[in-house]
Amino acid sequence: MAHAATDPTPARPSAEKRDAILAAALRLIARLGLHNTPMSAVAREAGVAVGTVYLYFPSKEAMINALYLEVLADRNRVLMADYPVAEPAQFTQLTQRAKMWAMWEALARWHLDHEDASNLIVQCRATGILSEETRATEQAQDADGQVMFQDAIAQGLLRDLTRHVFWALFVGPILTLVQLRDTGEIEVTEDVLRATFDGVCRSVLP
Amino acid sequence: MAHAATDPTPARPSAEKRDAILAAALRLIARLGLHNTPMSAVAREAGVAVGTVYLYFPSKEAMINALYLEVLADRNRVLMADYPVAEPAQFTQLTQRAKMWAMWEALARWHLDHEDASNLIVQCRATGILSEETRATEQAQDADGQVMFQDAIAQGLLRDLTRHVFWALFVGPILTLVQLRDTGEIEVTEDVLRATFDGVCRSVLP
DNA sequence: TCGCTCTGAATGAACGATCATTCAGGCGCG
DNA sequence: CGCGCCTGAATGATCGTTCATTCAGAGCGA
Repeated sequence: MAHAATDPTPARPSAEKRDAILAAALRLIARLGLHNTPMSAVAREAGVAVGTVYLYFPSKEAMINALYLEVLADRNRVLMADYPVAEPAQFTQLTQRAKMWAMWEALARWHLDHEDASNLIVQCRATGILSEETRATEQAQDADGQVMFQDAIAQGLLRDLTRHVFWALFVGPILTLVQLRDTGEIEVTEDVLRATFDGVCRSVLP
Repeated sequence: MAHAATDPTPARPSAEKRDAILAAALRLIARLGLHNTPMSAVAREAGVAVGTVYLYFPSKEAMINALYLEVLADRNRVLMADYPVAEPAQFTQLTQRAKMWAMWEALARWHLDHEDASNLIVQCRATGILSEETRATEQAQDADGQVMFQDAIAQGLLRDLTRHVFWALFVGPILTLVQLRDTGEIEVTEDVLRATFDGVCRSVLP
C-alpha cells in the first residue's frame, strides 16, 4: 500500500465510517423527524450494520447529541470565517455595512443550503433531546462570537443593544425565512435576501 | 358560533374531555418531546383511559394535528384582537407605531406566556408530522392577516416589503427571543421587549 | 516468503421493553 | 333492561440495544 505513515486517517475505527453514520442520521431525521427515525434505518442508509453504529456511539441519544454539535460547529465556522482578524484602520459606515452583509449572507446561505442541518438544529432544541453537557459545550463555542460582538459595540459600529436583542434582530429573520421556504410558501431569491438584510441593518446599525 | 362543523371529530361525547386530552398532550409533548410522549401517558395525564382517547381522535397523528390547529387558532385570535376594524381617520406616524406595538406585544406575550404551545408549533413544523390537510387549513386561517397587511402597505403605513419579508422581520426576532428564554439563556424583561420592538420598527416602518 | 496466531472491527439475529391501537366487557342512566 | 360512554388488559408491531460469531489483516518465528 502506498499510504502508510502519512495517512490522514489514523483513528482505529475509520472516521470516514463515523461520518457516514452521522450523514445518514442527518438526512433521515430531517426527512422523517426525530420520532420515527429508527437506528436500523440510520444503519441501512449509512451502509453498515446496526451493531456498527453502537461501536461509534453509546446510544441513539448520544449519536444525536454528537451530530448536533458537529452541525453547529460547521455553522459557526462559516459565521466566523468572514470576520477580519486584523482591523486595518478607520471604516466608514458603508464598509461597516458591507462587512455585516458578508457575515449575514454567509449565515443565511448556510441555513438555506443546509436544509437538513438547519432543520436538525430546530428539532434538537425543541424536543429537549440535548443533554446538559451538549448545551454547555454549545455555549462555550459561542464565546468567540460574543467577543466579536462586544468589539463592534465598543467601536460604535453597532447600536448599543444587548447581546441577545442583537442576536434576535440579526438571525431571527433568517430563521423565519428558512422556515417559510421549507414549508414551500416562498422561494428565497437574491432580492428577498437583500430586502431582509436591509431591514436588519436598519434595526441594528446606528 | 356553535360547534365547528369543519372539525372531523365526533362532537357527541363531552367537549370538555376532549379539551382535557389536548391539554394533557400539549403539556407532555412540550416537556418530553414529540418522540417519547406515549398515548398511555397522555391518557393518564388527562385522567381518562387509553381507549377514550381513541374515541375522540382516530390516531395519535390526528390528535397532534388537531392540537396544532387549535393552538394556532388561539394565537391568531390574539394577533387579530387588537386590529381596529373601523379606521377612524388620519393617523400620525406616532399612533401607527402605537398600533403596531399593541399587535407586536400581544404576539410576543402570547409566545412568552404559552411556552408549551409555542414549543409545540416549532416541533410540529420541524418534524414533518403535519398532514397536507393541516397545512392547507393553516394557510386558510392566515388569509385575514394578509388582507390586514395589504391594507397597511396601501396606506403607506409600512415600508413596501414583500409579505414574507415583513413577516420575517416582524416575528423572527420574537421567536428567537422565546427560544433564548426557553434554553435559560435570557430573561425577557419589559426592557428587552421594548428594545427589540424598537429594532423591528426601524426595519418595517417608513 | 510462508504459515500460524491473535486482534478487534464489523455483523445481524435475537431480546426485552415499549409503543400505538383494538375490543370485549363494565357501568351508569333512562 | 338496553343503550352508549368509557375502560384497560391484550395484541402485534417496532423500537433501542446486545452479543455470539465472523473474518480481514497485522505481527512474528522459522
